[in-house]
Amino acid sequence: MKELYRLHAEMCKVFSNPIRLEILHLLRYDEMSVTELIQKSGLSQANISQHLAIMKARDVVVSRRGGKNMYYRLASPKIVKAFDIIREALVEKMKQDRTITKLG
Amino acid sequence: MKELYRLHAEMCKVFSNPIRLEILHLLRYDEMSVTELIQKSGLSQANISQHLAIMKARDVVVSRRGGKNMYYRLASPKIVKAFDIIREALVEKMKQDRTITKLG
DNA sequence: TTTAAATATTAACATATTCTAATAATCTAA
DNA sequence: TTAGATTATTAGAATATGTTAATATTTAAA
Repeated sequence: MKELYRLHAEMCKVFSNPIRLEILHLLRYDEMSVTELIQKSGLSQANISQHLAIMKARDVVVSRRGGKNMYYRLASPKIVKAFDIIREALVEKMKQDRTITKLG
Repeated sequence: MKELYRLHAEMCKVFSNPIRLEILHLLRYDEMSVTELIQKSGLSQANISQHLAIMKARDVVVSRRGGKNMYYRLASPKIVKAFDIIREALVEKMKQDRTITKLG
């Protein structure tokens, strides 16, 4: 079904931005407030907030209020798994690239 | 390192298009010629060729010539793994959505 | 050494993404 | 109930992406 590919692609789009990947990595082990995310990433408030909204709309993260702050966390452990596997493929590819460079 | 997130995102961009996902799925078990890919997907030659070029540039697929045809295949088994895990996360999410719909 | 099949490339347009700056909304505590 | 802190939203410009149509390239076989 082509519809499934569309949804799959939509999901992958979430992971196709470096800022969103950085946020996901920061949320890897535990939830974090928006303020903390801003501090740890050094990015603008609006920017972080927009990316969180995108990820929330795609159900990649969920949020809860805690006092003045909003806390975000990953919606599923599968997210971490996917993150890691693609990172592995990337590292594998970089190793190959280096080997080719040495040979060439 | 922010650079790694950029590369990681670049890699994910490859998976963020339904046509490319369809192609990757067709190549899942074995290599395939461009002609076959065109036939099985029903998409235009130029379109398929462009998407293959994108995936080749990112080292997600590799190609070889065989007679008149170019045969494409996945560069690494990790690709299939990543594909599957994200698909699983998607299915998981859809199940949740249905449960929520039933409840609400 | 032409011809036809197979594939790649290019240009041009439409659409989608992303960022910044400004403003709005929401909550807590005084 | 108002002030300040926290987060969300919007608009607009810049950039990236995807599609179609046309053309170019490459190869095998006649």
